[in-house]
Amino acid sequence: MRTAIVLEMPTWSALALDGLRAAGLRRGGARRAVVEYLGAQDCCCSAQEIREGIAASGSAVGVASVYRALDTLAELRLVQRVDVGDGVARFEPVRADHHHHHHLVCDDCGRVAPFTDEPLERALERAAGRLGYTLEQHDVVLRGACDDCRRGLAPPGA
Amino acid sequence: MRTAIVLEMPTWSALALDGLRAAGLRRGGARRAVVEYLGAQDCCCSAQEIREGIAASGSAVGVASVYRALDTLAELRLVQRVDVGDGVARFEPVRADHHHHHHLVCDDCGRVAPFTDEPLERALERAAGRLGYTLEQHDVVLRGACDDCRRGLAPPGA
DNA sequence: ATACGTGCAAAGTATTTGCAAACGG
DNA sequence: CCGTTTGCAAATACTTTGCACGTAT
Repeated sequence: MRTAIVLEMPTWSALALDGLRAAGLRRGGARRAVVEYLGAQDCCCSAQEIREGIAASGSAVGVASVYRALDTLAELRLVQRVDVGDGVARFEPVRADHHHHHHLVCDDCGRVAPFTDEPLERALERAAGRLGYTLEQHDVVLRGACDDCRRGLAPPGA
Repeated sequence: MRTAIVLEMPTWSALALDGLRAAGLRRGGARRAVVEYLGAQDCCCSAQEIREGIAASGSAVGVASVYRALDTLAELRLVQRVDVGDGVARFEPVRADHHHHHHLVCDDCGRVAPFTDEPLERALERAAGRLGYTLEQHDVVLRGACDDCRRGLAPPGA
């Protein structure tokens, strides 16, 4: 008898809110807004982006609250901080189910793109094992020129 | 007739100073001091650390000059910026000859330790190739507990 | 001699913190 | 209702910039 157990893939937002509850934390305005905004993104975003994104959808939260929410979520291992070298901290959901991804940073226009690579993932795990290191988090940042910049196109953003 | 061509392994400092000259840049006080300090380190250090290190050896340079020197060196690909997630930019020599290393960051005490792993290195190159990406720089930051912290020892620094 | 480099201090950003008010449970 | 959470604004930390002077070439 087969049952459709895996059909429900809870969103990261739902998982994160559960995580907050499990930790005995409240999910009022700011915290919830941050979780919901992050859950809708597919790559990392800065605190400012999060704040603006939330503002764009009607509500408004203080920057401080965004940082505090991110801090809390990071402690619970629900979000991961990603540093791409521009002095701005970025954050992204840690999705257990989803494939982990890493980051390509364009040296030219500064844009950040996600990528996944299974062999790399395995190499990382083996490396950690070899070092006797319990891998809590990891992040690979590769730098180079993105497709757009390589082709001499002006970056759309700036 | 064999000549002892490879016996001289020029220090990174020497290479960096050459690089500066090649770029038509001067190597006066601050720039030279930064290069010499960095060349003597085996892992990444922050601008403040560099400044203090230089101060400790007699000379004194302004923070601004350290940042400017690092900026210049980074543009020449002589140093690489390393971000370990504590909001402080760190920098380290790019040693062509030497084996590239990556970073282990202790989630507990925050210390940064270098490590090398050949298979990981190869996996990175293959991944970049697979992505059609010209790898200019890369940095892997692994997070977890360092040996000291795992053993419940108090971190020596703080 | 002269343009490049440097130091100082002031300015600019990103992030954190203190505190009273708001609100979730 | 009560203690957590939030927003605001002030504080902090890091990094950058302007400008006058010093110095390598």
